[in-house]
Amino acid sequence: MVRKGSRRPTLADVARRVGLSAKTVSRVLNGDGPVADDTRARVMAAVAELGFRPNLMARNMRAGTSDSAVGLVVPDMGNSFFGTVAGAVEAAVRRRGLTLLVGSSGESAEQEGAVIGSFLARQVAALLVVPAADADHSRLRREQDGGLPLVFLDRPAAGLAADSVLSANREGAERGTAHLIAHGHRRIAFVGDRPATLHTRRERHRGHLDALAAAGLPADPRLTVSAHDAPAAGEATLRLLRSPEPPTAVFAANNTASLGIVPALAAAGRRDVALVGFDDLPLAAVLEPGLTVVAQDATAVGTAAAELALARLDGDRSAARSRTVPVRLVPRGSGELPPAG
Amino acid sequence: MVRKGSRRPTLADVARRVGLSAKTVSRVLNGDGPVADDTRARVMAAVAELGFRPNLMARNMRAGTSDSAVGLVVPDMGNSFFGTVAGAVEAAVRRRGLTLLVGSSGESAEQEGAVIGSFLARQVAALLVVPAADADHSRLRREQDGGLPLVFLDRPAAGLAADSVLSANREGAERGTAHLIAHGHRRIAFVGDRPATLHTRRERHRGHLDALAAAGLPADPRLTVSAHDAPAAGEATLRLLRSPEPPTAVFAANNTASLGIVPALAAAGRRDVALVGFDDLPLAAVLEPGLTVVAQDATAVGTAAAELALARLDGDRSAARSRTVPVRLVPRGSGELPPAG
DNA sequence: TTGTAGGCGTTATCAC
DNA sequence: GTGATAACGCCTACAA
Repeated sequence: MVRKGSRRPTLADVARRVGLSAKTVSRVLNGDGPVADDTRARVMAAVAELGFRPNLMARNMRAGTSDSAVGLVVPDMGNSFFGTVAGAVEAAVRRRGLTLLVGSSGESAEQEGAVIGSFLARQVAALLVVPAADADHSRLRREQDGGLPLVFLDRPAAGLAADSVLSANREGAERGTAHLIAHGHRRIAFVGDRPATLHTRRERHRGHLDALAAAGLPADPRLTVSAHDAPAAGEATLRLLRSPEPPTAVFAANNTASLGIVPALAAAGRRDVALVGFDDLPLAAVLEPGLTVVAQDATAVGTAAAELALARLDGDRSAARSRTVPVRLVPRGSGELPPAG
Repeated sequence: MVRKGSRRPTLADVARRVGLSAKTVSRVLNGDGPVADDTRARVMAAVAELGFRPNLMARNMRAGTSDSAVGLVVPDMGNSFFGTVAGAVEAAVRRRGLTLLVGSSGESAEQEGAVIGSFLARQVAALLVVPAADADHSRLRREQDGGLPLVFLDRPAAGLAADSVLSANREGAERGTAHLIAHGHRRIAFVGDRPATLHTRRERHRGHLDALAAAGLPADPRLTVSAHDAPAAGEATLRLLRSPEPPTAVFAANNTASLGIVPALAAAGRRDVALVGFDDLPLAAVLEPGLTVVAQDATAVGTAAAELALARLDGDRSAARSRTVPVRLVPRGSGELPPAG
């Protein structure tokens, strides 16, 4: 009978139980050297009886190898994009027998640093990071040089040349804005993240400007606004619509912005304003009109990042590379509305 | 200069560098015994220079304590409910200086067992599990007796008396169906999960039946259907509506079902069918009509589970208890539609 | 086919 | 103040 608080049985406990050496038990468990059938049976019986489980910590330490865990840092697990990314990473590493450690940075560079530090202390086999807006990663160069696979997702590293997997932000935003232009719009608002220094925000804004330039349209800086959360995005959009020279269409540069703008337009009864959002949302197709989006492939981002890290783990020492995951324009109605008036 | 592939510096490396013993370096790092100011300064300098990080694996092993990580198993990280739960758990354990390990079961008992096994092998300090539909947890009794904090979320353990944190499934479903009855409906469909043995499905169905019984309405078994994914839920609903005695309202017992039923009703032009969904969805308020839901509090579930586990970790040895997190009925239009005809 | 010695990186214990 | 020594649980290397 196992008593409360009694410590977990060890290899030595099992060995004592069957009157063998620890090494023999180890051999049975790892299918290592030759073992007599009888011995194997007795060992297995004792293992089952004692509920013995090999201590992975000790095993990893002895092997001198890094831990069989991979660390993932995201800004916010609740955001469905990052949740899906994490799921894809978890599936990929689990297929390799590795475990996933996850931590949140809350978009704070300091917290990100703390989480990364704790992961490194655990000797993670690889580190995947969605960098916080203002983070600097130059201090990771040492670990990188030491051979730690390091992959950045969704946003590139700052101050470090490292593998990265990014969505086609600039191209996607260009396609989204070009879509609105193709439907006759000339004044198109851009509602982006705050802080405006965020990589995805910058790239998407560039794509937006690319599209305007390609069409020979002026870029009115008053049509570019920033918002940190959904309500702010909605309010900022309504403010623009009340201005003297209002936009006839809006490009929402992230799903949080979309989540604020869609209800704001509905509440204001503005069914005449065209809208394209970056990143898809559940129920987006059921709105009236349906929400036209530039859809990211979160699963592909996570999977690609994990595969990149695993390849490094397998000894790939080639130069740092950046993979771009394509996005898809999904027309559903809101992006095909003609300009009002 | 750190060379590629060179191993991480150890306590001994630092000690050698400053001509001291490993124990002294350890003391400096842990603020343990008395250390001369000069010594401390030299050690810190060497630590910084070498980029030394204490190896948590070794530390935990020496301490004999469990690992400073908590394991969380969910069916699917991509589902926003579980993503939010995971985020809440992560935040709670991080505040305590612990790290979160996550794994997915994909609703498979076998995979769940494998993930749990790997977590136990790592000596996690606590284990939080959202059980797969057909899982049995009696084998965890041994670890539980050994003092491992064990908390089940969203669904109770099978074959084991353990702490659990559940949403008010039965009561919530009763309120949802009662809401429809209050708006005049007499034939109300129930679209639940497949397999129908899933705890949440059973409880919500019971609540649904409670409401019918309380109103003195008959429970027509033909109005209860099951679906594993969103499209199936939509199709099943449309089939019911085409039947000789169709329902005038639908209760969607989970968010996947809602995600299938809402577009199916829209595509079929059935704006006359009332709908209440269990679990909230982004954009649910912007639909026309807005989607009335029984909203779960995923953050509260995750936080409560983590707190329960941490309390056990702090020595709470009281009997297993079950906490119920309240749900909230959010009327938005779809649940207030009157019966057609 | 099985056993012994040694060490992975850290900290507790007890000396100096 | 500081340093040897042993030990955590396991596995590699080398016997027997």
